[in-house]
Amino acid sequence: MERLGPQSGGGPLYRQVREQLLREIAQGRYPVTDPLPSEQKLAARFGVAQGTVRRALDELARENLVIRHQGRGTFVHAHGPERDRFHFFHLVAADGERRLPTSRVLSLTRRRGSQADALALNLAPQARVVEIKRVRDLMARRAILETIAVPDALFPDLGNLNKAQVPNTLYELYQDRFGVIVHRAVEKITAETAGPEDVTYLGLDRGAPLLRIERVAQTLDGTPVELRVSRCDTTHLAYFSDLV
Amino acid sequence: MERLGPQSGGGPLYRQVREQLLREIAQGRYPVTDPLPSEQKLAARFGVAQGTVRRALDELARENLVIRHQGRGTFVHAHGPERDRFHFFHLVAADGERRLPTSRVLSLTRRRGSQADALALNLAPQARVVEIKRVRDLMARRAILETIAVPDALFPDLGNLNKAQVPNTLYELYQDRFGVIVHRAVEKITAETAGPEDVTYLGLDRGAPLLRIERVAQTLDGTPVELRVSRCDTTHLAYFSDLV
DNA sequence: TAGTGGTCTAGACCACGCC
DNA sequence: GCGTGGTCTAGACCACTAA
Repeated sequence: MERLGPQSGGGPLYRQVREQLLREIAQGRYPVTDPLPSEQKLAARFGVAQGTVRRALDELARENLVIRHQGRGTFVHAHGPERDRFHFFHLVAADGERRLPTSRVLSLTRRRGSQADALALNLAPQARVVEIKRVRDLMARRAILETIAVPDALFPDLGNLNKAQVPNTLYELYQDRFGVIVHRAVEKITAETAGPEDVTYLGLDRGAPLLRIERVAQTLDGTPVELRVSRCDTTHLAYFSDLV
Repeated sequence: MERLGPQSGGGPLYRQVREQLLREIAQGRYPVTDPLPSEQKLAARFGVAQGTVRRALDELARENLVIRHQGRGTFVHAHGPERDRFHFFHLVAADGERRLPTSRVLSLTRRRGSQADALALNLAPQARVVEIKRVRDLMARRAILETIAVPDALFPDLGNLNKAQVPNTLYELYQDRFGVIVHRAVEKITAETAGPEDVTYLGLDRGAPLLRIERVAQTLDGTPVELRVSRCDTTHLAYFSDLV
């Protein structure tokens, strides 16, 4: 049995267990392919009752950090088309149906980060980033012009990829190829008018209104790992938000 | 002791208890001012263990339907400035700070519902609605032009109110005066260009881009009770969305 | 001081996945 | 058949609120 460290704080036991497991998950101690130790094992290790471990794991499951399968075990929650589609993609067709967009990469380059990049990604000035530009279609209509910047340091070799090698669901790539798991994203949405690029790639009229979505994605320890600016033609789309 | 009815479905006990309590809350059986029966009492009434009731109540608390206070009891979760501000108001200043807007009511009228009203509010064609128009300021700047439609049938006398009697936080009014508790809201956000009204009331240039937020608010049994269209100048604002 | 919810334990039995 | 998580019980003790 292992004591819960003083860094666990003096709160309830189930919270200390939760924090400890969180640290271990953030360290990448549990690959997404195989299960965490069972409740029994963890309970023995921490010297608490199984119900206390259960409560900690249930909280982590509610926060989408782990996923539990009866009969199989508890796993670190991985990205896949399903999760990306329903959790991180909030644009819906006018009829309310959710569909996954397709993507065409326009460019993939390595460059020095702009001031905005450095601010959002918490980088040193002039630090290198990899930039991906792409157009996304929804229901066979050009709908989104996207500019993505990620720190070069976190994603070695991403800048060397071929345009055709960039998959549609980027968070799967971050996870499977670089071990970076996006857990949370914060979006700020404003209205703008179409500029030259929007005219070219989205087929909008100059001055047409469009939705600007600025997203910063973070790992579960709060490190920002991606700045994504999406410019959307909302003639046939809407951004969807559910306030419960 | 009271049996859980067959309408409770055959699922886990804690879910049946949850559903039963949900029905009773939706019926308005528990005024927001005084507590639900204690866990002990509910356990005795349903013939289950206290832990089972606790689990049901914890779920309801997580869904913001009830709020629990150690030493006092469990209450139906009511609206107030705090909740409205942080839960249902998603516009933030450019600096990221959340501030509550002020409001000036332009008009309060009773009229026949439009087709859009009838669709969103699930009303018969031509059914009466009360319409409130107002301008909202954020940081002493005109920022939002809002048109609100609610079914006249659900809010008797609302149409007779004086403009000055309409409070800033409407959901508090709905709750305290009409017993309608807004539990959930669904928003669809698009970009548009400023029309004559926006020019007049928001001081925008004709053709300037603005954010259109269309919100349908529901009670906890899913009845839509309000259609609200907000047109926002996002020069100094952004709509904020947190994807966890 | 009595009553409420909050934490924690210990153990039973069930449902599911895999070998 | 075994090990996993899911449900349910029973009871102890603590922290907080109100009278």
